[in-house]
Order: sequence, then C-alpha cells, then structure tokens
Amino acid sequence: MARERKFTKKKLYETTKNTLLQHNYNGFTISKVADELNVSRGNIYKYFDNKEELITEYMLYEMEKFLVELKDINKYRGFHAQFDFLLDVILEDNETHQVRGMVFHVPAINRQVKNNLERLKELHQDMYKYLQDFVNLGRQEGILRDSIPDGLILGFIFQTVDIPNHFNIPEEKWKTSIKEIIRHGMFT
Amino acid sequence: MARERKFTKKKLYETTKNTLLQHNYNGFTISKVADELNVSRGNIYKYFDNKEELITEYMLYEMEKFLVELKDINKYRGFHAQFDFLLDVILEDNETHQVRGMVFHVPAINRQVKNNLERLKELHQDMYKYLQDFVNLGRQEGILRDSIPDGLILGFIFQTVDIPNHFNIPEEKWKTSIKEIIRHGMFT
DNA sequence: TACCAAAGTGACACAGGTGTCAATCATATC
DNA sequence: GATATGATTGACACCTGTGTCACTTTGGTA
Repeated sequence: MARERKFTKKKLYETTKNTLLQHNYNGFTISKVADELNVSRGNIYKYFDNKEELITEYMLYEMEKFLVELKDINKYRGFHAQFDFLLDVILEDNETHQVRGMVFHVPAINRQVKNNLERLKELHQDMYKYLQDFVNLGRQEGILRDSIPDGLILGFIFQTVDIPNHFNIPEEKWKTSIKEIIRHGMFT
Repeated sequence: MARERKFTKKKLYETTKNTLLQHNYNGFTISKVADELNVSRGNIYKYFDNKEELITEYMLYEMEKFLVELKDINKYRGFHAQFDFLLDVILEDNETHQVRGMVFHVPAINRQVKNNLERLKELHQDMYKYLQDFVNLGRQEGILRDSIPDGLILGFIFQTVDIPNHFNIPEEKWKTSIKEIIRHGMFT
C-alpha cells in the first residue's frame, strides 16, 4: 500500500520515556525525540499534534500496562505475599513511576490533551483502589503499624523504590535491602 | 548615594528557590523570576550574568547555610540523639534538598559557573563526611542493620523526607511518623 | 510499469527566552 | 537646588523550539 515506517509506536514511546527521564518535562522537546529516532521533526507531527499529546498518550500506554500487571496482586493470598509481589512489580520498572510524577506539569492545552489527562486521573484512581485494598489487608492482618497514616504508607513505598542507586549496589542485593528497610526500617 | 534597590539578595534567592521548585531546572527562566519580583529582566542581569550563575550562587548560599546547621550534629552524644537532630534539620527545609538534586542539570557554561559547581561539589563532599561519621557511629553502636549497605542508608533518609504530604497530615504527626518508619519500618 | 496513498522532509512564520546597552530615574550629598 | 552615582527600564538582535504545509519518496497493487 505505502512506504514502510521508520519507527514503531513502541519505539517512539520508548524514546519519549528516555527523553522525559533525561530532561524532565520542561526539557522535553520534539526535536530531541526526532533526533533520537533519526527522523525529521515534521514526521512526528504526522502522528501527534503536539508534545502534550505525545506525552499524555505515552503515559496512558504505560499506565494501562502497569494496571494489567498490578491486577495480579489479587492472585496472592495474604498481605506478605502481596507485599512481595507489589514491590517486585514496582521495582521492575520504577522509571515509569518517576515519569508518572510529571503528569502535573502537563498543561491541558486542548480538548484531546484534556481528555487524556482526565483518563490518566481515572487510571490513577483505579490504581489507588488496588493499593488501598492492599493497605486495608495489611491493617486487617495487623501487619502494618497502626501509628502510620495510610497516606504515608503508599507514599513511602513509591518514594523508596526511587532511591537512586548511586553506589551501584547489585540488583538483587538492592531489591532485598529495599524490601527489608520498608518492612523493618534501618534500626536493629 | 543612589536609588534604593527594589529587591534584596535574600528576596532574590527566595524567588529563585520557589521558581525552581515550581518549574524545575528546565522551566526556570529569568523572566519568571523578574515577574515575581515586579522588576525588569534587565535589572537582574546587573547582578548575575546568566541564569546558571544565579542558580549556582543560590545553591551555594543554601548549601553553606545547611552545613552550618549540620555541624551541630557533633554536639549530640550517641547515635539516637544525632538521628533525631538530623531528621529535624532535614525535615525543616526539605525543599532545599529537592533543589539540590537539580545541580546535575546545570551546564558549566563558563569559568564562573564551573567554579561554582566545583565549590558545590566540595560542599557536598563535606556534607557526606558528616553523614558518613553519623552512619559509622550507628554501626559502632550496633543500631543500624548490618545487612543494609551504607549507600542505601543515606539515600533512604534523603528520599524519605521528600515524600509528598498529599493528604496534608499535620506537621507534627508527619514528622514523628517519618522518623518511626525510618527507624522501624511499616511492619509490626 | 504506471499509479497513488501513506511516509517522510525541509522551509516558513511565529512565539518566547537570552544577553546587551543606551537612556532614564531616584536620591544622598554637597 | 545642582550633581553624581548607582538602580532601573525597554528596545534590539539573536537563538531555539513550535506547528504547518507543499513537496518528494517509497513500494504494493492494478
């Protein structure tokens, strides 16, 4: 029918993610993405009207992927098993969670972007429902400290997985240490 | 002698800090700072040749202030007392620590900025000396878990104080919960 | 092999930020 | 009141990124 595309949607999203991680929302430009893909800027505008649409659509893609994974948390019985699963999932692609925080920087410049942002908000609420069930289970089983408010429990988990591994501690050691520190802190 | 200034250096630094927090390094512009101060852009260039100089000099100002506070850690005897002091200091102006992370985005565009960045690196190392002594003390006193590597201990503390308080938990409750969770985790 | 639809390009006008500088303004001091 | 000095401003030229669009390229199909 027509010419072959120089990049797939997946490759484009991957580049979007890397560019966001490297330069943050404000340093993100279509030019950088185009350069990275060895493609002209105009080409990208064939698929996305502006960078806000590209970014929000990439975010929807990531968020939907994450929710599919997260749903499996209910396959696990007991809080301890769910905790282990959740941490594995989050640690696996913690980069995604860094990107998620940038949502607040995206201005709703038009109807399309506005819709995407609203849909993202919905997905975010879905995510919180699963996580809240998880926290409730922990409370029921008497595993989570009563003195720590719900808002801090989840904030704590998401913040902890983003600790930069500056000293390049090996991945397995890193993961088990992170879990241990979340469970029992750093004091003996 | 001459006309009165429309803003003090302190006020300028304060605005710089707020603008950085709100827009990140890449969204930071001299225009925004000037607007905030109700002053013309050109006026700010009388005191700083470019935004990199403004930002790095502001960072030096904050870092020096922080180090003066941090030095007092040695007035406290025993790891528990030092831990309590350190967390109070960091939680007090945790915004400053968010800004510190932006150092890596500042390009060394000229000699002056390069010097500032080098000086910042030195101060950062000074800071780490104090913190490493603190960690060593915790190890000596057998309070810190052996299984958790040094690199994670400090990363953990700095990351934890940046947890966003989305649910507006009252400050005192927040602080004590943060300390508790760092000390003993969220499991019973 | 000629066609044509989708993929891709580069040039254009525009928007906003940068850094400079001559001109203007405010005020302490004489 | 005149004056000198430092503060402040706004206009200028430049740069980078944006979004658009007419045009070119590619390759499957009639």
